[in-house]
Amino acid sequence: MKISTKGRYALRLMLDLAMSPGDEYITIKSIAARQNISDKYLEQIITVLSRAGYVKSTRGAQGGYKLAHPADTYTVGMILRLIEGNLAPVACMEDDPNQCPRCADCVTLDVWKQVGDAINQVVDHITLADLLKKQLIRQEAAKV
Amino acid sequence: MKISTKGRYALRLMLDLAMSPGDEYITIKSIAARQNISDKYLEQIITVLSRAGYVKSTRGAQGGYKLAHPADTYTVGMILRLIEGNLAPVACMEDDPNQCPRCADCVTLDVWKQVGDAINQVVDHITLADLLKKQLIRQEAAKV
DNA sequence: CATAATCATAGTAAAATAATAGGAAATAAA
DNA sequence: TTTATTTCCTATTATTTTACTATGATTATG
Repeated sequence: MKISTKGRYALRLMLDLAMSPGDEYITIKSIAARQNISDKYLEQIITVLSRAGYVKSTRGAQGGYKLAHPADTYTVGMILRLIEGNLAPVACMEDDPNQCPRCADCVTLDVWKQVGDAINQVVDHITLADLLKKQLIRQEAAKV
Repeated sequence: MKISTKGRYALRLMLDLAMSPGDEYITIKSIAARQNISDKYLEQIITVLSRAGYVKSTRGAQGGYKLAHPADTYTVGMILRLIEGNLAPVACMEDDPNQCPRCADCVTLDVWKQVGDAINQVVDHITLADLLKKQLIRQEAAKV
């Protein structure tokens, strides 16, 4: 019942991009250094974000990545679902809801549905902008 | 981000015991047959439940297991945490909260805390008795 | 004493996780 | 135009976790 490193890294990666003040492109390398994550691993993750149109990229020198849209248009749920797949706590809730023959009379499934709803409720109501704001406040506090 | 089969089986196992009308001991074999789960695998799971005092057992012929306490004293959360371990969605929330040097200024940790709280809120407010009741109602409905 | 059951421990195949590795293609600066 | 930088693309690999399976000892009943 754990979020994988990919999901966690993806969120930190997106927040790192959001933290960048200007409009310039940020390199994977610099993100990796700040976040202390393997750059090659981050590359895999950002490829998915890029293909989904969550980030823009340019290659070559001075190249890198930046957010494709304003930070308040990304929810944590969007990012996690893209990287982790469905956040449902059991497989029989995904895709075809009838894949398990017990589904109809499975009261434990109700539990998993409630858990899934609770998770989504949280992650779909936190945006990157929320995290950014909180991060900036915390940094200010740390300076004093 | 999935509950493992162990957690899911444990819940079905406990519900199966709760469903048993009398006070007699139920064999692993019969639970396994009803739930369509490997009996040797169930044995591993019930051992944990037994050591934790969640179920009582007797060996030998006519032996088996039964709930140690009334169904309304077990929450889904108790059972899942026993079998799955901590339901926190990231490891850095468990045990020593200071194991990650970023914890202090990690805003993504706040996300995981909220997710964890939401999960616990759900599973700690559903008891075995709730599931039992729902199951019985559903079975009645199916008969008609 | 035979049978039926839990108890205890070990082994194992498959999948998922968490990376690494190597190089091609594109872009900017020298 | 060359060189350095950086994304893009694909493959490989080590480790861990998951989900069982196997074997046999121990205990209780009839």
